[in-house]
Amino acid sequence: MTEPLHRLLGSDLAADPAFLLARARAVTSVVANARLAPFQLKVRSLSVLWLAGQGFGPSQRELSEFLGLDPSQVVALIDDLQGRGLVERRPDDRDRRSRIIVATPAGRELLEQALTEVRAAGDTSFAGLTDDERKTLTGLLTKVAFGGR
Amino acid sequence: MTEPLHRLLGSDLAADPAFLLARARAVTSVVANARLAPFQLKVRSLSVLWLAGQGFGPSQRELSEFLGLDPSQVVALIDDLQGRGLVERRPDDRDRRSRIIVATPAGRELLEQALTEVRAAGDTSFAGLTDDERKTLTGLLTKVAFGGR
DNA sequence: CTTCAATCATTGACTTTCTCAACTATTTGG
DNA sequence: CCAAATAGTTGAGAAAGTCAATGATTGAAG
Repeated sequence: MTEPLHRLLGSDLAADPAFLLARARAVTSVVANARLAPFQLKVRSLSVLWLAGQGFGPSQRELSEFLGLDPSQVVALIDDLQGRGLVERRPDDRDRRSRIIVATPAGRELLEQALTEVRAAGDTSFAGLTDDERKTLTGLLTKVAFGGR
Repeated sequence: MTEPLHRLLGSDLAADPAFLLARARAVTSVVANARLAPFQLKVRSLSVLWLAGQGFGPSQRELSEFLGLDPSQVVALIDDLQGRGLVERRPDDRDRRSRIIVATPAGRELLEQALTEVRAAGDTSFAGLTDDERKTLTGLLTKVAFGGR
């Protein structure tokens, strides 16, 4: 027997995209974090490792802007990853204030494994959507996530 | 002059729906919370007031389930709203363990005003989307937010 | 009818995440 | 060269999330 599957779904709130965004984000991150737990990663720390492991060589400021995090949170995330030998802080020749974050070989190795888990998490989280719908969703979310100034 | 508008957009991460969900949710909630600040509300507390003000008479357990919050968080939210005379805890005749949350007249009044702000916030957050796209997004998000078991 | 397990709301403790202000080193523009 | 802005860091405090325990009540089983 299935759940009552909420009568509250009939409320206006249930049709509010901002609310849906919050709830969808909550459920997906729970699923993904569970999968990442064995690696001692969360979606947050993985995001950093991800960008560091793909040759972008982001500065911390870029990470902070792109991930929507306070610079101090980025510091903490990188401290952790660096302490575990997964990323390095490299000097930026063009600006000595700035640090460029690069994954170590160990970091790239872990990234690979973590990514397969994350993909699996995505498959369960977005199981109700067809491939086309996922693409559509991705496109729409991109506009919302990066639309404003 | 516009922003660099991130080279990191080229990363795989930028195409990951879970990441986009997180970022979209972050930006929309910042916008909405800013609009709600004059009412001393946040999207969280408004959600409760919203459901309480529309005749659903949700129990706290229902709120907790539907909003995806721990029951203790719901207690705190309602304590606050009740302390400000915006909602009441009513006994549930069918189950005396449970409390039914109902907005007071003052609560409904405030809700009205807050809702127009929230709609305005939505208009700025989703400005990049057509009406059709918003509907599509809402539909897709509903599946994700309420899909799994 | 009684007992036992489950459920609802609550409390309290604790961790994580968020937000902000201050500070140092460095860069940029005048 | 100087002043203002920027990158990263630190630290503090607020908000949010997690978890276990408790009292009251319910429902199911015997």
